[in-house]
Amino acid sequence: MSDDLDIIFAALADPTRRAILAMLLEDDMAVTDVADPFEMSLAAISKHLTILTRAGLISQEKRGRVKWCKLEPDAMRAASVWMQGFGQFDPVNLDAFERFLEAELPKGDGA
Amino acid sequence: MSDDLDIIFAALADPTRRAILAMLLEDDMAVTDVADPFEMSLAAISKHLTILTRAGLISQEKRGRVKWCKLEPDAMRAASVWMQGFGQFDPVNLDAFERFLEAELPKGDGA
DNA sequence: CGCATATTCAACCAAATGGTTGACGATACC
DNA sequence: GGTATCGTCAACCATTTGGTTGAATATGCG
Repeated sequence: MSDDLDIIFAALADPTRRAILAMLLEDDMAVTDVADPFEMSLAAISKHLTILTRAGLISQEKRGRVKWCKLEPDAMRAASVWMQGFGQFDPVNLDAFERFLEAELPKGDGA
Repeated sequence: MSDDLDIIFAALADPTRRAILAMLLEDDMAVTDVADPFEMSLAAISKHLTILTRAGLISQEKRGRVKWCKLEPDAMRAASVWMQGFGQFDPVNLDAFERFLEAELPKGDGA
């Protein structure tokens, strides 16, 4: 569906959201912890997480009063498949990917 | 660079623009011809093409009074590489891709 | 119970987005 | 030169987006 791709690509078009996805690549996280490295309100991060969830890029599960965020890599497949058609890419270029990851990590976070 | 991905993903987040890319996959086209199947003004399509150009997804070359639009698949590589890191996708699923292409073609275009 | 923590909701705001129309510049054609 | 075609520009408009703050809800803790 065209609409799915709309929402997925739109979700990926924001650097904060991509940084969140990169963080979740390492481990599941609570909303508060996701928000921690960013210089913006918790409410703003909460909105970003909603957008990522509606795009299917993450899922959120509430355990107790903590809502855990989990990467859902499947949702990216539709977008990935769509893109693959536009060129003969290196199937996976992990090296370049890692450089992107670094660039994506929230600034000012020393670790 | 984070900024590049911003612009690329934002460009891909619009169904009209994805449809344009799909059209250009078949052949280079003049702006007027790109606009033809869409039910929106030429100016609107011109704006979309500018956005695609600034994202590096297409290039435009003026020959005479006709401006030719050409797909530039390389620009998608950065985005593709970024995405590949988020799962072990089928490297290329051409079958699913073709179904997407059909879904992406402008509606109401009988031909 | 009473307080702290985790998260969202609601109202608001500035800026960006996607569209329109009409005028305009540049090129081609006769 | 005059006219038609190709494409963009400028001004405008409605909607969406990404952020804020303050109040509200829900859970856990002593």
